[in-house]
Amino acid sequence: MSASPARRRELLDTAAEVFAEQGYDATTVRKIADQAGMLAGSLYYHFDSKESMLEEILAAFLDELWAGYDAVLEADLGPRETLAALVTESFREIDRHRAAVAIYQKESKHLAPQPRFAFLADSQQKFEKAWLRTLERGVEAQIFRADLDIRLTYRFVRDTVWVAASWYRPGGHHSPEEIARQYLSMVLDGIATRGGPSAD
Amino acid sequence: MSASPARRRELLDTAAEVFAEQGYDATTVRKIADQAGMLAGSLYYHFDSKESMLEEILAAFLDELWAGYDAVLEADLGPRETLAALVTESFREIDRHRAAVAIYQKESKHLAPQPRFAFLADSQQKFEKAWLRTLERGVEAQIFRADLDIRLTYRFVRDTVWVAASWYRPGGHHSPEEIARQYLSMVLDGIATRGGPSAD
Amino acid sequence: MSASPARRRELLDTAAEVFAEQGYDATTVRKIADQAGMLAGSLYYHFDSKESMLEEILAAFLDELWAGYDAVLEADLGPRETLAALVTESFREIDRHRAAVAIYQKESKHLAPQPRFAFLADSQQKFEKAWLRTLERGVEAQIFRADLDIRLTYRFVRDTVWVAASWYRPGGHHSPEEIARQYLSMVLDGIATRGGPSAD
Amino acid sequence: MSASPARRRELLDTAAEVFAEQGYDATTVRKIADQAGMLAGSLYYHFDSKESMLEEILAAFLDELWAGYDAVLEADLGPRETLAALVTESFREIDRHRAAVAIYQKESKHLAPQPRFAFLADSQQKFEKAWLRTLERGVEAQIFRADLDIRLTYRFVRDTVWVAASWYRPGGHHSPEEIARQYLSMVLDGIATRGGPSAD
DNA sequence: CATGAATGAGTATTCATTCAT
DNA sequence: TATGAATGAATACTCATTCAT
Repeated sequence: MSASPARRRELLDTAAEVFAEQGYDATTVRKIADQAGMLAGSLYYHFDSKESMLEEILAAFLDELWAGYDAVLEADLGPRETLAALVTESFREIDRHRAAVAIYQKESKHLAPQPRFAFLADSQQKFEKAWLRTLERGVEAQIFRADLDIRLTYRFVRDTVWVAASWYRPGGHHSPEEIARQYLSMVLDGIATRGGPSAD
Repeated sequence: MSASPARRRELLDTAAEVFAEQGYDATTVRKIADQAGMLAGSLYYHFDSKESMLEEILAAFLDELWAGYDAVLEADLGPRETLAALVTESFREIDRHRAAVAIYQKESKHLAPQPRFAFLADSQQKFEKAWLRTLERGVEAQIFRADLDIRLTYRFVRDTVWVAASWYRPGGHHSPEEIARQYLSMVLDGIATRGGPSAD
Repeated sequence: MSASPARRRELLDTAAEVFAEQGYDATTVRKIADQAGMLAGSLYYHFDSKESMLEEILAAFLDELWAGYDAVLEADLGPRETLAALVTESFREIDRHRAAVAIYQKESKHLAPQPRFAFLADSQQKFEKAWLRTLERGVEAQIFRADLDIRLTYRFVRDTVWVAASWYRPGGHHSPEEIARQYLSMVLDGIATRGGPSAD
Repeated sequence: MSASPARRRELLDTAAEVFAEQGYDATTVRKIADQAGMLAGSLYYHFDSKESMLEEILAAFLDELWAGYDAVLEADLGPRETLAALVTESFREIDRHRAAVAIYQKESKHLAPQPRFAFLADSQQKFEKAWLRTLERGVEAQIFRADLDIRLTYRFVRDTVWVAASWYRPGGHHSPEEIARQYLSMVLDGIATRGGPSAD
């Protein structure tokens, strides 16, 4: 157990790619090993189990994500700028760790209840709190509309952002910042033309 | 192999619930049978295979969905009304077949390439075409903003709607029509207050 | 249990046909039922088990076979005539009960040890005794060659006859008597021309 | 999937023995594994499936058989010598690969239609052609009797030889060459004494 | 007599994991 | 560090059989 951290990361990246593409359950240890050019059993020199690979992938991703988020939240920006910064940060993370994000999206719901993955539930709570607070501050400041259900709005914004991981391909037409800009534009101002008839 | 349609539906509903909660791959035939109060092998009196249950669940869902969609599309409404009707129809479907929708969301991507599930890919294409056309019509009529990437907008609206299946619970505070109304309001007009500073 | 003997025979004939074509193990009760135009469970009104069908088929066949054989053996014919009559009788049986013969050929070896199928082993012993005695009488009377291993000869004649069940189709070019005649000609006089060089 | 050829052969020999004794269908993978002193699942390290074991056993047998046959057929012997050599070669093969031959006898008929086992049908055709041609040459040369149905004679000789695999036990009283000699003597010259009354 | 629905024991196969080399 | 070979538990599926209707 242990070995060079460099090799570990390499193997984890490989594993993440396969997990993302095929789903965790559907991914066999052999597929990962094949991709890494070794035999299935050999992975167990580097890792305790398939599950521990998953854990390490998700934990590393969330660590990095929160480094970014915390920086934003501690910057004491206004609600609108906070929202913009959080969304942009999210798209940057999708750009850098698409595989991990995709895994997170697909698997976190059924992993969270397990003690081993408690950190997922923790993160989710922190995440929700930060978003709700930002939205509430925005409503108070009359920057966000007051007539919207705030929890519904939270889910709307959250899903809107993260689901992008399922189709986003790094190196495509749009940079993450560009996509973030467009998303924000839609989320903030809607897709209808201004001055058109308001919804219902 | 065929058996009474009533019992079949009962069992399919049970199966859909389990598939939705645990994921198709992670669902064992025994779990479904347990839930249905019978032994695993007994399911095979009613169905050919686990996969055929999945197929039947998804096909029935899409049939019903398209009945609703086609009615909307053939009604020749304006772009804004079409969009509203499609979204409302979608939330109604989520309300009626939450399990099937959740399964569709999670599994359709990796199922679609299989010949057996070709109807998923067909549906996806039809779906995309209907949405893109509606958005294009809206832009032409200056009802939707012209400065947005139309494919990005399509994904935005699509994801925004369907991801709701992952958290929606029928019989909760909001009726599907109420949720649809709020979603539409956000999508069309944004979450920012009118007259506020536009996004960057 | 019981029912009309006519229906029983019908069902047994159907079963025999399927057993012969697919092998006993590979034959499912459902295939027999399908062929008979009923459901698998319904067969159990007529028979105790799949195995009891097999038993009844084989027992009926052997009963009839031995009726013929016993008549021949009690007729006190000369060895050559006895051999001819036994072979002819065998081909007639193949003609009448091809399916049963084919089953017997394929399955009797591994069935014989089971107590339920002891009658197969009995029959085989009686069969061997009758043939060996006929061959011995023929050697004594200088009708059959004395330089041949008698057990080998027995197997040779026995196999030569019964294996025909694997390819014989009733209603073909040759009547069973005609095939018997040709087989006897080969067995008795060989396929080489008389006066040719003898086999080394 | 591949693994050491030595272990493979060992396991295939074990499997062939069990297949021959119990029949392919009636043989469970567990029986083979038991015989080999391992667990059922472990066999799948060496082989893809139970069927692939069967295929490998039969293919190896036919390869070796045809090596021998081709040598005989290319030697341009007279018809009688060709027949003698083919029969002798066959008994040698039965001696060396009794299990494979027994499997071939019992299973080839229902395997041959499957694409995977097309090589069985190919072999059977080649086999038939070689034998028919040898018999025809013999009739032309007046070495074999002209009054026999040649296809019937082919079946007679073919069955006569191969059925021996069902009772032959290597290391018994007779060497394969000795058995071949006796069989040939019966097939060529018959079991009746010369000068006796010919079979009507 | 036959059906419809189920049982329960078994079957081939998969796969994460282990461990001596 | 990695391999080759195995374990053992689980998985989808099959099938003879039962039985209330």
